[in-house]
Amino acid sequence: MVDLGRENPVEAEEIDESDIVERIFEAVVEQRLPPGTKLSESALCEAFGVGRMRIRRSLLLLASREVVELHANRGAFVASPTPDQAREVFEARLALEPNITRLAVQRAGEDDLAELNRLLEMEYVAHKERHRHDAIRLSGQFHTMLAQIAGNAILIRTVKELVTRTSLIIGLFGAPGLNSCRDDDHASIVHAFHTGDAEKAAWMMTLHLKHIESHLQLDAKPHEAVDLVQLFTQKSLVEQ
Amino acid sequence: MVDLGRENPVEAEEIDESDIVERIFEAVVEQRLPPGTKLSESALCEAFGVGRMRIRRSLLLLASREVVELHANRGAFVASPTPDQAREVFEARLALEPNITRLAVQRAGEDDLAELNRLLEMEYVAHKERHRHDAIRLSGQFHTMLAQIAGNAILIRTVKELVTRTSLIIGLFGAPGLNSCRDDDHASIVHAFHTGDAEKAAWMMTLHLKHIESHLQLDAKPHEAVDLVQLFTQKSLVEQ
DNA sequence: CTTGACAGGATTGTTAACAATGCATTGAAT
DNA sequence: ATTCAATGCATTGTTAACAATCCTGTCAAG
Repeated sequence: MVDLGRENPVEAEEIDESDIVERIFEAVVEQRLPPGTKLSESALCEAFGVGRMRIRRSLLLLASREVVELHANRGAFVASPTPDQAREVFEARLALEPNITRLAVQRAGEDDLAELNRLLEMEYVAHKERHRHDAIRLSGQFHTMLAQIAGNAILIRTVKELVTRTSLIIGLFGAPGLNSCRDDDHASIVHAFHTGDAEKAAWMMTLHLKHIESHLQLDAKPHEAVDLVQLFTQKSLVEQ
Repeated sequence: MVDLGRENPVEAEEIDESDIVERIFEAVVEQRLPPGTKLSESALCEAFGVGRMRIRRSLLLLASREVVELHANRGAFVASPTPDQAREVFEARLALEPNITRLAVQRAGEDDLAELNRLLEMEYVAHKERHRHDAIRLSGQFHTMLAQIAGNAILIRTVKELVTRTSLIIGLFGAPGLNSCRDDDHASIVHAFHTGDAEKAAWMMTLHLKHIESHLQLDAKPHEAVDLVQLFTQKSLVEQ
């Protein structure tokens, strides 16, 4: 089971189901929960130390954001977006995020600019030191932060959902080397922030998103979760 | 209790919780469920003829779309958007719907154009004959249909949420006469569809949304559910 | 007459037992 | 040896009873 825990088991905190949803979102973003992963209720109960009800509610919320799929009588699985769904996600992102970027540039204060710089720096470091999970998470966090700077709860929520689903899409259809956004794109967007050029920032965001999408192989079959049984049976057939 | 029923009580159909969510969405859009209305579990169980579990799941989903508010140990209520939330809804709609309109124009086929005309006609009739609920519902349906023509499930879902919340906002902050969108705006958008002018359609949508927002009184206090006690005590004070 | 506290009832929140479904293993037959 | 069927187990889905909280109506005191 993937380690979802970060809390100190000694301190028995209150665990809201929002926390659970948030944590699973994070794990999916960081690609520590690949598409198709079974999310069994008992395992999650143990992992978060809560009752079954909280878990089921959390899974329902995650399903309503299409980050997990619920199959009747079979349980919850991390979503495996189809190529069509992938296209929809990028279409929605292209429709939203350039405008969010515009808003963010108009509303960014000094502290926001500093925060963007800090995030960019952390991205750079994580990338350089090959902390893959951190790099992916920070890369997604960049997009979320723009919505936060724009200061709109709806947009924040929507971007979080789309960024998370994008992680799943990259995991399934991304070229093996490509993990996340290139830092360069983010840097040029931040540069536009500092010059206060909203239009340029929005356009850079558009290019950035198209850039990511262009590196997907939506025609090819997705990278399925390796089915060990099938793997070995096929191997034996070859060896024969 | 507001009549949510439409099903034949004789025919015992399968009622999915998606249906329940959909029906409550519809009732809110039509302003048959005003902001602040208590949605008690027992009443909903009876209304839909399902167990408590289904109802609670439905309410959770509705809350995740911010159409109902869940207060711990007090139950579920139809949401009462604050002025800030109202601004957020319109900001999101302005960020999304012009782009959706563009996509829809590009992808609309003959049948889509016919369907738009039909909807426009129904809107006109409902408005003329003062079928207030129908008029509001059809007016919202227009916006949803554009997302459907664009053919993107994410956008459809988001627009539905935003349209529903807009109904709540208009109920709270709208000028007493203003019920919904003006047909004229929709007609001019459809006209742009027929000429295939995506840019114009998008811009018409922008104007349309700004037009609606400009007719709100977000500064004033919302039209609260009339508190009878307070009303009469104040009256008596004046009379003294 | 108003204000406060208390008790009763009603509603929501949680838990645990039960039912139902799917999955895996075993065994037998071709 | 492979395929199919049946049985047992594990997991999910549902129900019902229980616990906790809040609202209301009553009563007494100021």
